[in-house]
Amino acid sequence: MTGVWLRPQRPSRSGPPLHRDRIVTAAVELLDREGVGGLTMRRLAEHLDAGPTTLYWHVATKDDVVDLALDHIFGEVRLPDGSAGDAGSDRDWRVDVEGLLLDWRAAMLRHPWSAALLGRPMLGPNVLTRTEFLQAALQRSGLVEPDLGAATHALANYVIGSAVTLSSWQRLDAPEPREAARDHLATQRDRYPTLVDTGHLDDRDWEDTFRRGLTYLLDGLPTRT
Amino acid sequence: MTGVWLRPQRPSRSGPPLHRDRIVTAAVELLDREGVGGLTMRRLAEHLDAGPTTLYWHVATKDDVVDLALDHIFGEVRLPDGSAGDAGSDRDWRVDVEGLLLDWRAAMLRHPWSAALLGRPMLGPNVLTRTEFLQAALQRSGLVEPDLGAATHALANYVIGSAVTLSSWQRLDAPEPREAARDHLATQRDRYPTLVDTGHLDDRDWEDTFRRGLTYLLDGLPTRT
DNA sequence: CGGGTTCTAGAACGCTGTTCTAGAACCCGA
DNA sequence: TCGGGTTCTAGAACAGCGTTCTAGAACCCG
Repeated sequence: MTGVWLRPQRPSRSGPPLHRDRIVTAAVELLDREGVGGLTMRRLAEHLDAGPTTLYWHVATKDDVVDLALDHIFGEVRLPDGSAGDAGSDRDWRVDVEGLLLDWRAAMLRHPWSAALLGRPMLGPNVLTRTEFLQAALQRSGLVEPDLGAATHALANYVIGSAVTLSSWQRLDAPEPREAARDHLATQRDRYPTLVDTGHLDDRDWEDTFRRGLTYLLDGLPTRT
Repeated sequence: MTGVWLRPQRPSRSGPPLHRDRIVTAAVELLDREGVGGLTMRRLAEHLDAGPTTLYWHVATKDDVVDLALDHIFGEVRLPDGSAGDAGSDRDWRVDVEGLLLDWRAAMLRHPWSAALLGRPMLGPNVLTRTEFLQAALQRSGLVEPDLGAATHALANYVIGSAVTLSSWQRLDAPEPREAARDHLATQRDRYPTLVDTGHLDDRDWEDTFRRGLTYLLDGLPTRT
């Protein structure tokens, strides 16, 4: 019930023409091309030259497909090289953390639908591997519980929140509605003086904004270095 | 196109039995009681003793209802008292920020569906008012652009990410699947040593965790105080 | 070659958001 | 008091959705 991850993969014989990997790849393609609304069991099947019902042999429900697709794209997040395992390593933890999180954010923005589908527990292997890496790096910084766990969650949540906010804003795909929103805000300068004066809805360097926030967070961690 | 906020409210004559406010209230009730899947135009109409199609006179699309419902619950977020407007005030900006964000998080957790529906631009008046308050408080701390905007976004995104993560995890409403997930993780101690050892999926004091993260972030801000 | 598992697929169910169309209810000026 | 135009309600219908049921192909192995 908790997701695909706890259920066993269907045992296959040799090379069934339709297996999970193909399904996931096709699902991601569909999502990338047409957005959340474009992912339909029927269209996904069609895209795989199969009948719609066939999918249900390999997958229990549409949510499974979504879970798999989500975890799939997190596989794109590069783990800064060097084995994450050796906790005694003297690699710069901060460089590792920043690299991981910047890449995490980039992956989500490359697949903007991911932000909209995030409201489900992420327990896939790719996500867990990245989280493990993150927490291991933070441990190297000297953090201990309960700050270690809190820092892990804080950083992960910061990335997730940033991606959700930004890609929902960008999903207004045409610049036109963005401008409309901006104009509308500018109208109400008496109500939102600070927001209007600092151009809260204006385009800005989002990557720089993200980096700054990340810096604040890392600077504030009670590390031992 | 960008949402309800830019379109004018339907001009009404005196007291039409079905107006936006009633619709929004009913929608929130429905969402609270039955979750995201429980909100249906038909059920919403039924709940209002109206025909399903009647709704479409007051609202252009279901997304409108969602946008309105979302902004509605953010109206529950208390603005720490004292007018936010006077930038010269010597109120403790940090107390204000912490109060606002804790309440923001609480409102989202009170309505867990909000996290799942967040993947849309939030431009409603309640959200904007809270954001304005947040940024005004940060301005009092001495922050200036570009750090001011970056801090605003960082804090808002942190809250959003935290709420999304936590309520998606809690949405596995029975403890049973949570335990299953934990057990499954414990199995793979070789793969995720740090996560397993720190009990990454175990229950923890989430409010405390959130507060810590908030502290790190605030501590790291390049304020002038 | 035969039998059981693995895999595919068509038809159908109940549900969804939304539109079309028609008509009721109401306000206001004559 | 009436008439007409606006405001509001609603039934029927459309295309599409996720999913299940059922039947039958395709394949592996003894």
